[in-house]
Amino acid sequence: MCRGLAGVVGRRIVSATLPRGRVRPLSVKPVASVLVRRLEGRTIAGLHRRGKRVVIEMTEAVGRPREWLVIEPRMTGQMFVVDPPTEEHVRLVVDLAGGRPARFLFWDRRGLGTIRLLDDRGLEAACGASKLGPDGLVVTGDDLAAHLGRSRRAVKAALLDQRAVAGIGNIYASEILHRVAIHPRTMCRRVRRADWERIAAATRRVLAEAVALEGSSIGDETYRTADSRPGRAQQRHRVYDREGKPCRRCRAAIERIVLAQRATFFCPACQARTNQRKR
DNA sequence: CGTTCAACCTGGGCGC
DNA sequence: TGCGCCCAGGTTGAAC
Repeated sequence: MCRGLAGVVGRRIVSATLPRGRVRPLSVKPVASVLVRRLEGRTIAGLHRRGKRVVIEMTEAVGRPREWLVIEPRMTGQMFVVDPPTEEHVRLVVDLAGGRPARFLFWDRRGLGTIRLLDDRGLEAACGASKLGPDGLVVTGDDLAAHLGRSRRAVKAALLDQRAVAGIGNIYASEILHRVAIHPRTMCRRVRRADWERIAAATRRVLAEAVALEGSSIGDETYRTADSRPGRAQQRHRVYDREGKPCRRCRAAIERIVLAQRATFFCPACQARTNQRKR
């Protein structure tokens, strides 16, 4: 998402619009009228990412400190610099002065995403270390072992805990554990020290590959790049959404279970539970 | 401390 | 074709 928005850096915001009635009050801070007023006339100083959130840095302005436009896409939120799939699910439009792209927008079919304009303190409170752990692209075995090593939680559920490691979603949690042949229900405290290292390495690799392939697009109105192209990472999924299909490593049928209320996919042969008992 | 459930939403798919 | 259910890439808070 952030890569697709690269062209917005250094640009001045001519106007911002939150189409009436299209955003849940609870999902926007401050209230729409104030948010819009604070964005207009500002210049975009930088583009960042904190875990799964897009963070757009605003320069200081008269009477305003540096601020951060934080967009949390959740399930169906997407950023576009071209026309979105539908008009009715557009939640935020930001028009930019001269140049391309002429605008960017936040589109969200289900409307679960959030839009916030925060000062430095607000950013720290919302995206600081108390809320988000080390980023998945750079997480280490030490990070994971320190945060999860004594936990009784199932390792797959734990990888989705953004305070432990930021940026792993439900697709990639299953993919990561398949890479390291660990059963998703394995209790964290049963994971060996060396295996945390392998999980961290797989996390970095799986996420980096997914970014390189521009994300996972499963179905029609699912994730698209900012210029509306589907990603290609789904072609490389080894287990996610492959229930009953042969494991690409051993040909056993991929299984689907529900773990901590989320669909979880794994290979019952490669990821047998007996593989990771401590002794 | 951890799990489960509900809630926030829309829409596609499927069984009947 | 229409209805009722289940499902979906996420997060949060209450109840237990």
